[in-house]
Amino acid sequence: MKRPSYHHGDLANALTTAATQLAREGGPDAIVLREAARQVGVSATAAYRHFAGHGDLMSAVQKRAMDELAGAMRSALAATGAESDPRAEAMRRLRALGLGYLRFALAEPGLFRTAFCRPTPGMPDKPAQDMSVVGPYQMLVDSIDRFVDVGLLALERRPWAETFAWSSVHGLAILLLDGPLRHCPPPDRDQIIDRVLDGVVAGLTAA
Amino acid sequence: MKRPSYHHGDLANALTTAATQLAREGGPDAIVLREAARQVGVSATAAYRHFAGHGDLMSAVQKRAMDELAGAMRSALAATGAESDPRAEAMRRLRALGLGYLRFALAEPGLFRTAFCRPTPGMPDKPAQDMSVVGPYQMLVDSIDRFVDVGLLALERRPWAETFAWSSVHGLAILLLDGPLRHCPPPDRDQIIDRVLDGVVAGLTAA
DNA sequence: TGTACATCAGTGAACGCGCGTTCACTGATGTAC
DNA sequence: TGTACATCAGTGAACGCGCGTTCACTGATGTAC
Repeated sequence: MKRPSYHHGDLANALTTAATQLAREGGPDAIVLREAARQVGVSATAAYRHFAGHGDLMSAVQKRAMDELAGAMRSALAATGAESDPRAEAMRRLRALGLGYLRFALAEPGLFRTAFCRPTPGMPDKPAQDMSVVGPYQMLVDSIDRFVDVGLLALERRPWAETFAWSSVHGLAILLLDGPLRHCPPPDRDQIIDRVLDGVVAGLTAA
Repeated sequence: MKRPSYHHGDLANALTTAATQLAREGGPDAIVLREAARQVGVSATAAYRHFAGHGDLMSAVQKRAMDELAGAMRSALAATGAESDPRAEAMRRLRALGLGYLRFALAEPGLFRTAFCRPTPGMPDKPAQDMSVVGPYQMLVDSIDRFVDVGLLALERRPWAETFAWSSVHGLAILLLDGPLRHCPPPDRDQIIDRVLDGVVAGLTAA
């Protein structure tokens, strides 16, 4: 744990990584500046050279969490082969995105909660627009656009369609994680996920 | 603030009411046993005669919050007149329930969050089955049953249909309250709510 | 109707907790000449 | 190639906070006889 030099060299990153690990294990409330510093082997005060304070560290972790979620969605997209029929392909993509989203929520509840926790004082209240990667939202929007392109969704039903899809999937994630579906056995869970994705697709493509 | 007698007479209730007010104003984290006692004009220790501890008080507040939510949904149901066409009536009821749910979430964010906050240590982890009133979930289930009765929903698509509806509406509530739709201007918000309810109905009734 | 006594429902002081943050500081690094 | 000096990146001690909870207690109430 000894640093070769008095200076760390990459402390901001190391602290963010440690804090992300805390969030992974215990959610946003587990992001404790002192603990992150402790794990990196540095005094708590040192963190203040790189972060404005606790909220700043949290928002760095939040960004990481969001990136991981986006990665999970991308993986899910790549996990199944493309359909030749463009309509089937549009549906496949939307479902894959939703499945990736839900799988991430279930596999990494701490990070998922952190990605969507509301800003505490000291955190920027504005959505981070400078995300290095294409975020979950943009991926969803693109996939809904495709529904329009292939004629599965009429243009007059396009507005807020992504919000409907997002609400359904996000809501299910919350119900499964924190809500009354918390103790749902995995087989039921899989059925539910399927049913909700069915509902979303049906709700979008309905005449 | 003087009590007529040394004994309060209804302290459990008074504490729950005070704590509910705290939750109303600041969400579940604002439920502070000491503060509730302070407001009732009683020592913090006195609370331990009526509650096992902080978690027990919280779960009493949670029950109240859930009851208020159920009441809001019932009101929304009564706020519009019944349709003569049974199918239209089934849809009207489901939409009213969803609207009531969302309006409550927006009007009472603190209570809404409390109703669905996950159990902290000291709170019963099991869903409270002994609710005095018919809960939001049962109201939703009944309204979906009606969809089947009037032929809007095929029996083979019945399983988990309420979970789909619930996910969509609950997810929207979360996104509007804590999520990226947090700063959505009210006109947009109303459109979104309409769009999501449309999506739910369409998703349920799709062939 | 009194009275002894058990039980109930309060009190106030105290503890331990661990956090975020500030302070005055010092050792390490980089740069101008 | 040295050297003076500014700046950068750490340190350790300390503070204040307010919570939930426990303790030993006392005043109020109800009940058996």
